[in-house]
Amino acid sequence: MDLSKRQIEIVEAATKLIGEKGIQNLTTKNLALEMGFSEPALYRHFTGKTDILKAVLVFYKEKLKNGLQSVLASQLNGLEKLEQMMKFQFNHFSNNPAVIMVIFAETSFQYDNVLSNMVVKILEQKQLLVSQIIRMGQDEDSIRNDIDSAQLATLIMGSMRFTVLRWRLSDFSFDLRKEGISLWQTTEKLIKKD
Amino acid sequence: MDLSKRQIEIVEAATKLIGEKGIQNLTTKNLALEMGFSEPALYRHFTGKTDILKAVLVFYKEKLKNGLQSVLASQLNGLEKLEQMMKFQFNHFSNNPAVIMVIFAETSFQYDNVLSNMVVKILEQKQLLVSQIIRMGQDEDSIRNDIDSAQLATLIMGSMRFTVLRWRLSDFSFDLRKEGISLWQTTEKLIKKD
DNA sequence: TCTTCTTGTTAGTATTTACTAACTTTGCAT
DNA sequence: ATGCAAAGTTAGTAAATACTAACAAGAAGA
Repeated sequence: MDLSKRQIEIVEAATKLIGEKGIQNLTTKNLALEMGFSEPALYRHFTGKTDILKAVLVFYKEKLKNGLQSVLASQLNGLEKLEQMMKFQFNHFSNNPAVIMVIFAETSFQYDNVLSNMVVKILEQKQLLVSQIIRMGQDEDSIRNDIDSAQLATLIMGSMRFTVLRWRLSDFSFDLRKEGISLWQTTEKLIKKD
Repeated sequence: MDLSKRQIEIVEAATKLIGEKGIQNLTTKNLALEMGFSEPALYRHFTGKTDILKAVLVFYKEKLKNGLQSVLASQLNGLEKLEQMMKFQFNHFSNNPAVIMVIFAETSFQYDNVLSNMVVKILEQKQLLVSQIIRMGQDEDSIRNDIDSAQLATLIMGSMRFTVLRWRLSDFSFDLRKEGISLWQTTEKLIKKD
C-alpha cells in the first residue's frame, strides 16, 4: 500500500482526530475540517472511511516495524535488544501521542472484520518479535531460562501497554520516557540471568 | 446508585451488546430489540443513553469490588492474596466474557468526560488495591522487596489485562482459567521472596 | 491552444441515531 | 370496582453520518 503525499496528510489528520477523542471523533466532517477542504474531496483520495482507517493502520504498522527491525538487526545481545525495543517504543509514543489510540484500538474496530483482523495481526507480529528476542537472550544466557519465553513476552508487552495506557488516561501528565526507563530497570532485575 | 430489576436487565442486555461488537453496537434500537420491547420504553427506566452506560460501569465496578474485597479481608498472606485476586478475576471474566469489553473500555469512552472519569477511577482503585497487597507481602517477607510495589503492580495488572485481551481477540479460543494459572506461576517465580 | 487529468467545489440524499409526544395497557392498593 | 401510577405502545422528529452527482479550476503535455 503506497500512499501519496495527500493521503499521508489525511492519515495524519485522521490520527490526530482519533488521538483526541477516540474513533467516534473520526467523522468525514471532522476529517475534512481538519484538512481544510470539503468532505467530498476525501473521496478523491480514498474510496471510503474504512479505506482511510486501513491506511492509518498500515501506515503505523510499517513505521513501528521499521523501527523495531533495526533493533533486531543490531549486534546487541537479547537483553540489550529488549531494552532498546522498549525504549524505542516509549520514545515513539512520547513523540506521537495521537498514535497510541490507533495502536491501542483493538477493542474499537470490533464492528468491522477487516479492520479487526488487521489489528490482531499487528499485535501477533509484535508479540512474536518479542518472544524471539527473549528466546535469543535465553540461548545466549543473558536472560534467565527457567521461564517460558512466551510468558515473559506477555509480561513485558502487558506492562508496557499498561504504562502507556496510564499515561494517556492521566492526560499525558507524566514523563513517559522516564517511566519507561523505570519499567525497564524493573523488568531487567526480574528477568536477567545472574 | 440502586437499580431496579428491570434496570439490571437493561444493564445486562447492554453489556451483552457491547461484548459482542463493541460500544458502537450499543444503540437504542439494538438495546430495545434485545430487551424485546420498544425504544421509548428504555426511557421509562433511564433518562438517556449516557445514564445507561453509567449504570453499566457502576454495576460491574461494584461486582468486582465486592469480589476483591473478600480476598482482601481473608487471612492469607500477601503472595497468596495476589494469587487469589488473579484467579478470581480470570474466573470472573471466564464466566462473563461480555463484561470484558466494559471493563476494558478505557479508550472507548473518551468522547464523554463523565464516563471517561468513571473508568479512570475504577482503574485507579484497582491499582491501589494491588499495590497495597504487594506492599503487605513485602512487609511480611512473602514478596521480594528490592522492587517498588507500584512497579510490580503495573507488571501484574498489565500482564493480566494483556492475557485477557489476547483471549478476547482470539475469540475466546483458549482456556482463560488455565492461562491465568500459568501466568500466576510465572509471576510467582519472579516476585516471591526466596 | 486545446484537451485532459487531477483535485477541488456546492448541493443533496438515504439512513441511522437518540430522543419526544401522546396515547394505552396493566397491575395493585384502597 | 375503581383510580392511579408504572410501564408499555405508535408515530414522529431533528441532527448527524457516510456518501454521490454534477460541475469548476487549474496544471501539464501535445
